[in-house]
Amino acid sequence: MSNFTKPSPNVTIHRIIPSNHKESSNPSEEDCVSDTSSATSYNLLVERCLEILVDTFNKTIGLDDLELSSDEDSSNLRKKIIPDINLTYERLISINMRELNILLKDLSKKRRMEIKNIRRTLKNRGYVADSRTRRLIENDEIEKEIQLMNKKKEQVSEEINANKFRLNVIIESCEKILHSIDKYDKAEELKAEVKATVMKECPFTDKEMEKTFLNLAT
Amino acid sequence: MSNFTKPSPNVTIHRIIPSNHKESSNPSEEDCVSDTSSATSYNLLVERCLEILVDTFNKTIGLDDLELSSDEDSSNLRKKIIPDINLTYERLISINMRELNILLKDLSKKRRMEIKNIRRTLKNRGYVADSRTRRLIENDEIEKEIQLMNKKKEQVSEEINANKFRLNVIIESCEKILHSIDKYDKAEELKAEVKATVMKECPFTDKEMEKTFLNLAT
DNA sequence: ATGATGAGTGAGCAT
DNA sequence: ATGCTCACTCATCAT
Repeated sequence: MSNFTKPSPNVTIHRIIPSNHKESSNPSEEDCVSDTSSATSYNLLVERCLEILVDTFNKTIGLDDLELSSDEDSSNLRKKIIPDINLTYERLISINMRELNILLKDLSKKRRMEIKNIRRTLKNRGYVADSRTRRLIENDEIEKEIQLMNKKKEQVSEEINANKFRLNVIIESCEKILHSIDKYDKAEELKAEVKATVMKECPFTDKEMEKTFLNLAT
Repeated sequence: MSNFTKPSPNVTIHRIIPSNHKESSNPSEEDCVSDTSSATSYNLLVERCLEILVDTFNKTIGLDDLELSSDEDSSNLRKKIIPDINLTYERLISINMRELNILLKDLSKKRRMEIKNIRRTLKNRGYVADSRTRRLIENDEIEKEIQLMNKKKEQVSEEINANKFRLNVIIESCEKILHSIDKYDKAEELKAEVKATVMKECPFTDKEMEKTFLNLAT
């Protein structure tokens, strides 16, 4: 989606080394740099160099990297133009294949592949950028969610404390009632009845509160 | 830390193209591949190729990539050996600089830089792998934290409900007491007193519960 | 020198 | 072809 949303100021240039090069050549730099005086070694050098060059340039991925390299300023890399088809990079990735193929039809097969590879690479660049952005956003959201849950947790804690306070107030009210009842006949019988009711229906888990209440009713 | 903990099955090989190549050379592949028959063009080609090669190989970063490339199987990439100093990759990154410098002292400056660059790259490989792992672990932990918080939230909700239930039980007990009191003299006066106490100290927020209680004491 | 991180790259998978 | 993700590389910053 957001290709080119973040043109980097530091664009690096990479190039594939075809895998069949892996063990084929191991000319330490000295071979190529320092020993260019004698004719024979020169020829050997040339042979070797050509071997490498031909091999390298034979690959269709040839010059994409150079074309993909950053401009001097690179902040408007998206404005770079591919001369063969007169399209900016920005346009190259937004155009659809149907139209692109029309533009490409007169170019060599090699060049067609090159341009398509440029397109692919540019698209990849965007995908990765999107992927990274997405990850950042997701992390932010999770962080916010955690903060929100913490807030809610505090609210709930406060609610619990408020409820406990109310319970205590009510228990104290009951205490008053019970003490008041002491003045009357049959108070013991009544208190016992109340205690039985409470014990049966109210499974206390808060030990202190339980003790308080039972003390009231004894 | 965990360098080489995850040797990838797919190791790619990259090479820097020195930046001064950007506009210096633009030999389309055809130049090098197809036109090797005539002597003059051959010489031109050689000249051109050498220009590029010398430039490329002059850079100290020369062949690191080839040496860093994957083995055939690549699962034991860490076992790869750098012949000049007879160290495996695994050892190369674990050895300290002091010892390494001793091993390197007889090599050419260029080669020393190459090996140090290999070391740097291998270390970087590890850093990035660690970074990725760290991110994954962190995400897992956050996810677990969220689950834990959700669980706690449910527990708290249950606690709240239990408290509300208890409140109701106690209120019902009060109701019983109050109704019992009706049998005695001065009952109205007592009830009014209890009601005043409760209203003063217990700021109800649960409207339904408040109504229930006030109905009791009226 | 070392460690961490951002951005670009190709490989490879899935659609 | 397209989108995504992984592992790698390098540049760059900070220590």
